Amino acid sequence: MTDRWALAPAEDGGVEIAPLGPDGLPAGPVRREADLAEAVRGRPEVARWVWRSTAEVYPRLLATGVRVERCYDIEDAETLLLGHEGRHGEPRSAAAALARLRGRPVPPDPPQRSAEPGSQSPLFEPQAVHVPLADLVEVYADQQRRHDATAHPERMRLLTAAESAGMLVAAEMNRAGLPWSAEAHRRVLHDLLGERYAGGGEPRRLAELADEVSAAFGRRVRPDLPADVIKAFAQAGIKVRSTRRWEIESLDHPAVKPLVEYKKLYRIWVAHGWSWLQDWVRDGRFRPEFLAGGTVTGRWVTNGGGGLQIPKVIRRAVVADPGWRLVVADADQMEPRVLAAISRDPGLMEVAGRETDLYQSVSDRAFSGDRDQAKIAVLGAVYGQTSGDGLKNLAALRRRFPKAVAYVDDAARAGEEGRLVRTWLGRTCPPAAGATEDAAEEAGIPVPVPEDDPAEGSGPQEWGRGYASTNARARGRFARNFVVQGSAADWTLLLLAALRRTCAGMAAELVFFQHDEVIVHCPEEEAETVVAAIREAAELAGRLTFGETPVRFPFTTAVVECYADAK
DNA sequence: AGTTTCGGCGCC
DNA sequence: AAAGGGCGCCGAAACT
Repeated sequence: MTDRWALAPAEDGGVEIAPLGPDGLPAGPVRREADLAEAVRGRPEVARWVWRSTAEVYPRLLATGVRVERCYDIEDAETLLLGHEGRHGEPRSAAAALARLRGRPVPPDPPQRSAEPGSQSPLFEPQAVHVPLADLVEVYADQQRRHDATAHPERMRLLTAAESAGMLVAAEMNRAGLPWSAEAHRRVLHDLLGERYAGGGEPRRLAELADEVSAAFGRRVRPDLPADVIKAFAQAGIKVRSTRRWEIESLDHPAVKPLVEYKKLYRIWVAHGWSWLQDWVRDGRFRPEFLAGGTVTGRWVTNGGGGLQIPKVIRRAVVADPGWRLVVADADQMEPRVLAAISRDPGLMEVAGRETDLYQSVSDRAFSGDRDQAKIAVLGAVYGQTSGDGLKNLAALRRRFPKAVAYVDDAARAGEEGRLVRTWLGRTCPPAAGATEDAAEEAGIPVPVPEDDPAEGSGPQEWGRGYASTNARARGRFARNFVVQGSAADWTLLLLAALRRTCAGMAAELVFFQHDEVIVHCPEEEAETVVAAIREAAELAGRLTFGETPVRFPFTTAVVECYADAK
């Protein structure tokens, strides 16, 4: 942290740079240099580069083989700080932040550009407003002061630093791409779907299933049209509201089996079929455009190609280069472990202090060894289930782990009432639009909650007052989940940052990240080092994020040549 | 004709 | 009878 420099690409292709002092303001004159990459390459002693946007700068550095250890993304920090300040809707660009600082009219943010298949310049933002370096550092210095004004300044600094690190990881993963065997992919498609027919219509297997569905109904039915299917069932004397699988599956009708099979395969065909392969795989790599912090909870998203929704069967196509391996690592029961860490519930921390199956331990304590019940109860608590077995079991969970359940209940209540809710590090959940109006309306127009159920009598009132609108309760569920899912995202950022540092000295590359799962592509001889690095990174991230707690964050790891073999 | 929303389902 | 949070993507349907 001792040696920070600010950097701003100039509009003519050059770059402005300046060393920064402890206050975040320039410690020397702003210099102009002709070449962005050379300016960075020539200063390996710089510990952190401060810039407007990682997505603007870092792909250009990577393109010339230059990596940096750390950065600080001003616009990302602006987003997080505005959120913490309860100002979610305000423009987050550096230009807007500067305008606020100077008391000038605040420009709206430029529109987001969406990805195109095969794009070679991911996340390039040509429409961004240029801010000269001298102005940019003013915004930065102001942000440093705003960190101090947050509820937990140290955590907030960790959050902005961690998310900036995540943006470096994302840019590097975008460049590396996920190793993808088009041949293996085509093999899977052919096995599942059969031959393709000329003209781009349905492949053989789908056509056959469509015929079976039609035969079962006694007339031509297109199984990909919900309205047609609903009508066909109605004519057969069966009323269905939708054609969702869970609703169709239990029906007693000969069309059900081929219909369900059709929907499964149709999904593969349209979302990950031959045209997807054509659009998204180039030179043996699939490049989903990873976007760190793309959601309000801090989870990442990908832009293009459905990178975080690769169906299990299609993972057969993710194949390491010859002589290389994929280290596939999956965090075990991440969300309940995170809940233990943020709630500091003694019982849950003790359970989460073991590396063994957490749901089994919970069930031994509270559910007479019934693991499935325990899992449903825990997930119900985290997701805000309002009925069914999950709610019934919530009572048992609350008796054994009162602080943990109270933590998410409190978050839910805060969400209902339109108050701010934060992750452990300080990412803040935006109050939903209309929250204030709803709160006022609820005060005047009571809406009874559904009938009593067993969970209500056994602990504190889950929904606070006995009145809440549907909207308010939805906000409650959102907020309840936010504190867990978001704090988990906090932790994974620290994990990725630590793992990235280890990989920096090796040939190994991070190539995929999906919420609680990471894939490293590395030479076979590095694989065991990577496995150890993941375990160490997980524990380090746990300590850095949540402080000293007994909670452990074990991973299931597999060293494989093919992703599909990891589970 | 082009854009937005819906229904459904993939992943966590 | 409905029923748990977060996403993205596709084609069809609904709209301007």
